[in-house]
Amino acid sequence: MDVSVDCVVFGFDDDELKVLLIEQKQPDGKTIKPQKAVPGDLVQEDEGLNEAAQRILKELTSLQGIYLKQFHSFGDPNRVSGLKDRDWLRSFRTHPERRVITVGYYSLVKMDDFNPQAASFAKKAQWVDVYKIPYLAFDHNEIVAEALKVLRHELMADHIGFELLPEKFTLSQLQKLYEIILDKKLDKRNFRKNILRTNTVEPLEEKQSGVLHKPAQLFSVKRKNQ
Amino acid sequence: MDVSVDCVVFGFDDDELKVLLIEQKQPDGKTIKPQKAVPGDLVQEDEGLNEAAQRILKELTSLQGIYLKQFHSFGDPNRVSGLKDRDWLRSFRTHPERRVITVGYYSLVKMDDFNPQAASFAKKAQWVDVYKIPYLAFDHNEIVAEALKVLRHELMADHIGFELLPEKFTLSQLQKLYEIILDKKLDKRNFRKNILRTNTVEPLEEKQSGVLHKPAQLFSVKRKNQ
DNA sequence: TCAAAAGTGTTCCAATTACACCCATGG
DNA sequence: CCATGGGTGTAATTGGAACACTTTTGA
Repeated sequence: MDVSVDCVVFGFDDDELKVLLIEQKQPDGKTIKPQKAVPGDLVQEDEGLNEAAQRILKELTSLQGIYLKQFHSFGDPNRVSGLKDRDWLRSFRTHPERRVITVGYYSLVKMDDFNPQAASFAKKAQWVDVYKIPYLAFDHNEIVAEALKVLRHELMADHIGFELLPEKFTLSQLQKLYEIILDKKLDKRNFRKNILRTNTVEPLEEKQSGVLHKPAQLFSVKRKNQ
Repeated sequence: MDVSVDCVVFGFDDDELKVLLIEQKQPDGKTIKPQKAVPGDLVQEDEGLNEAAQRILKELTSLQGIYLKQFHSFGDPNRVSGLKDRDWLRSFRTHPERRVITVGYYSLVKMDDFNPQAASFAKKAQWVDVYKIPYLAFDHNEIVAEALKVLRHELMADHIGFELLPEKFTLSQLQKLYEIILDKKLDKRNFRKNILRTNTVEPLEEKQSGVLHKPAQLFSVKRKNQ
């Protein structure tokens, strides 16, 4: 039995919530219609799960050192039994027929920190709108759906999510981020009250400029010991 | 690499919150000082994780059909590297040196529904007070601690826990259950308000008898379609 | 002067906390 | 009649939800 890690990387670009998908590399000579998938790979013999998640994400996307959290494990015996899935695995895995149990991780990044790069076994990585995800390889649709559920829950409970914004941001940008992730409108005044009460952001002595309306106060994430 | 499932079974007996532990069976002829552990075993080639958890729990404890939920996976490469742990594994596993990644499940049962029975590879199963857990095999102390954290969270969020009581119970019994699991005192009036508001229990036309004080109203769990 | 988003308070309701006395029974 | 746990209500506080107008800037 093999164990893999799959990383559901959510990205934000001021307008949309996206997921980072890779396109499965075509084996030389053969023509398998490529499928999209979440970046993931087998855990190596000597590494922990978190470690593996970091390594795999780095290998496939060059992202490192980011918030990356285990959320669920998927072990249906038939999760990798689609015909295409098996063909693709046969094209480069040492033991393509082995059952694989996968541990799901998710993560949040801001997209402009990061230029997806092709990795050894994927033709390319790409951002896909989270509300327009195509049919993915294996059980990755289910994995992404579960990750999104957990992300929303953690966003509300722990107010993670600042990572997704530039260093200086306006509260409207932050609100938009929440709205996009939660997929619903929020009340401006209540949102501001809530965020300011958490004491996790602080106003800078700086405002927007060059905008066609009243310039907004800029904020930054408050450092821990301050 | 192998995958196992470990089941943290919490039991309640009117007074204490306990965890079901097994004592590792001694191999014939050899004398290894037995250690306690949470019931767990390898996932078989053709079964899903939930299925495996149910099977293993049943094999080791004869419990079946209970609330059993995945909560976290543990994959530290050294989680099974204690000397005793390796000795013990060598005594009966086919591939004792293989790395094992385990998926943790937890469960809630009422203790008097259930008489722990010895199983093929364990000398005996026993209930141990959750606040007096000895040093366990592998990383099982960590697994139990994590399970307890999740249990408390779910208890508050979803008001699970009725399973732990007899069919007819008083609100004081239920409150005691919460207090023991959460390890803190609760206010009687507020507790009753909260529970009754959830609409998950209903009063019976019956009271306690034979007690040396005012007899309490008995309640039962409300059936879904009612 | 207009368009566009920024910024700001109050009211209402629901939920949570703290708190103390009388009641019914068996011995 | 006493000891034991059962059972009950209210006031204060807190957090969340709804809601509309004025301000500042660049074009």
